Amino acid sequence: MPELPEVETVRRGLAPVMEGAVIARVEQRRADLRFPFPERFVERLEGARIAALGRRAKYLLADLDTGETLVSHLGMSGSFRIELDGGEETPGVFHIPRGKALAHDHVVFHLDGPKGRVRVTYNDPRRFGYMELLRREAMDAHPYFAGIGVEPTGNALSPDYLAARFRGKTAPLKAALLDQRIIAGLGNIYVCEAMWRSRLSPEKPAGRLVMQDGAPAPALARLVGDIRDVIAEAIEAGGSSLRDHIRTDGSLGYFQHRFSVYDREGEACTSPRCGDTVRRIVQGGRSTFYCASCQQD
DNA sequence: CCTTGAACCTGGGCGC
DNA sequence: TGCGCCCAGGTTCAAG
Repeated sequence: MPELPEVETVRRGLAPVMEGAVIARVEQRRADLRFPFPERFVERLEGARIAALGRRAKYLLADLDTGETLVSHLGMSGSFRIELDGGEETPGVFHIPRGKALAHDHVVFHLDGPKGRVRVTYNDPRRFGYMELLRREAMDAHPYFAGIGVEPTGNALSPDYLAARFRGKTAPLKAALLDQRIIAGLGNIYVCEAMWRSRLSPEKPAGRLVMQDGAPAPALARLVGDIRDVIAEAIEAGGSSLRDHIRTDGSLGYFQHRFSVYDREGEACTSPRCGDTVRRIVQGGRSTFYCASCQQD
């Protein structure tokens, strides 16, 4: 389910119950997700206090007072849900009374925190997600984070930055935008949406958005603005919910109602007076949705 | 370095 | 109802 806006939505949902909480008990229901769990996973977590819940790209980061950080990636189908064990109803936290175990619940964190006793359950049907425990000072050097690109929400994403990274690239723009080594956090949905907003062809070689002297073509300034906007709007909307519920309280994000092209094959392009139809092509084994009339740059 | 394609895994939807 | 196929928000690895 998750690109950056969905992961950020999860982070915001979990933070009120996780920050400041002590991990009283962990139920690890299988030996692996996409990868094996780290050695002594349960032992290293139990008794630890969660200082802060952060995010880098599509990774959730729970900083522990043990000096380690619990890193989790939701893959394609991972989700967290919160269940309160009695205690008071908390504004902003959905109360799921008697949580019964669901298929594909793989890890249950029993927390003792500011909102009372809470269970945070990780569910992941496809098991493309993974968890890791890293010492904070070693995180940047870990393969998950070394060489990862800039956040699409920050100032580091600029036309000049993209020009430097795109220069000489023959790969299609779509592939370059999905490349986590360049921008970390974009996925298939928001890449399609950003390219449509910028009126850029997904098949255009990325290097052709760079001038001879290495300066960014004007389209890159547009693209940077549109990436920022679409990500910010999606976060604001609580992310997109396609096939699954993604929010920790069981409610749905609603950005999917604002898709211009993603998953809209055959529907009318929403650009005023366009009249064309959204098409789907396959690039690098993944669907690209776009409007061939609007996206010719 | 680059690119493509397959692999990982389960489930939902659709056509027959 | 059932079966087979295609598709899915991601990443990694092998091969050309």
